[in-house]
Amino acid sequence: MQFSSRLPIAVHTLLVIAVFKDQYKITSDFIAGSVGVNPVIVRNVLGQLKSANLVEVTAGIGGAALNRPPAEITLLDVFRAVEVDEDLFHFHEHPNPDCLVGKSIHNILGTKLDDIKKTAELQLKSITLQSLLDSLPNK
Amino acid sequence: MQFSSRLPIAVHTLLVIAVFKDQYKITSDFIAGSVGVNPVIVRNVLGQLKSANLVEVTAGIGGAALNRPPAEITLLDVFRAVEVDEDLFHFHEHPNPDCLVGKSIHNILGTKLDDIKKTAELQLKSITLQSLLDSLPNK
DNA sequence: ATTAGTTGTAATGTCAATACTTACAACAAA
DNA sequence: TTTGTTGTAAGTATTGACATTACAACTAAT
Repeated sequence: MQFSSRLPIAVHTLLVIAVFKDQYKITSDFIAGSVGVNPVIVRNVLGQLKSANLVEVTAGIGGAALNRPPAEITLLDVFRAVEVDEDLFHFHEHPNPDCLVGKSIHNILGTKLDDIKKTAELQLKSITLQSLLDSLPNK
Repeated sequence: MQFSSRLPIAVHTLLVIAVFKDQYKITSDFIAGSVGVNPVIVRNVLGQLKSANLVEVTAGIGGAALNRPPAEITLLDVFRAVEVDEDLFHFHEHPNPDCLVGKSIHNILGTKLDDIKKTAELQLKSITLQSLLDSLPNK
């Protein structure tokens, strides 16, 4: 099991905007050409990024732009924009409350697994769009 | 998106074996009664735990037992037994190789996301079955 | 105003994974 | 030989990801 490709697609989208904003008009078709997916997928992701105030999209004539400097956009911002916030692991929903293990499992295992999620979020927060831009070759 | 309930179910299963091994014969029906799922689900999970050498299951007459002391079984062992090993995030598969961003995205983002996975695995490794047993009430 | 190009969104289809259930052959011990 | 259990296969339902088609709403330029 793994996360959908929406985070990678969203990051790719933001990078394209940051890199090419002065050379081209950044339409969903333009982005889709770099990402390699259907333009509708890009428009949906752009809509999520827009709801999270990460980008501005101009309806009609078209064109997307970042809403903040790349140094102030973290992967956690992007992650939260495109993925629903839920527990990392799905728990079985009917453990037996009359059993010592059944009545405790959610409590004792859930807290440990929550810690793992929190650590992952901190790591996502430490990665900025700017740091990814800096990693691009000859840029 | 989240992981399936197989890890929680597997941990629950191992805890039931550890706690009740001296009082009851641990059949898939017995475990299923505590976990609250169909016995076939338990048998499938037990089969995966058996393949990973974490438990012994006696066919025919029935009964499951741990193959090592609870202090020597980590959640990473269990995780690897029940989940396939793959990247945390699914990557879009056709980025444009003629685009600066498209040709680099997998490299620069993939390594960062791999680090997150590795950290999560280290955390899973630090949690033993024994530590969960110690967290159970009045045990 | 009209046109051209784009966005926003709905509807639909395909595919894969999860989870549940029924069914039954293989098995081990009494 | 009987009894209870395991190991698996098969079938169904549900969900989510992703792709695609279609089109109304919108904006700027002509």
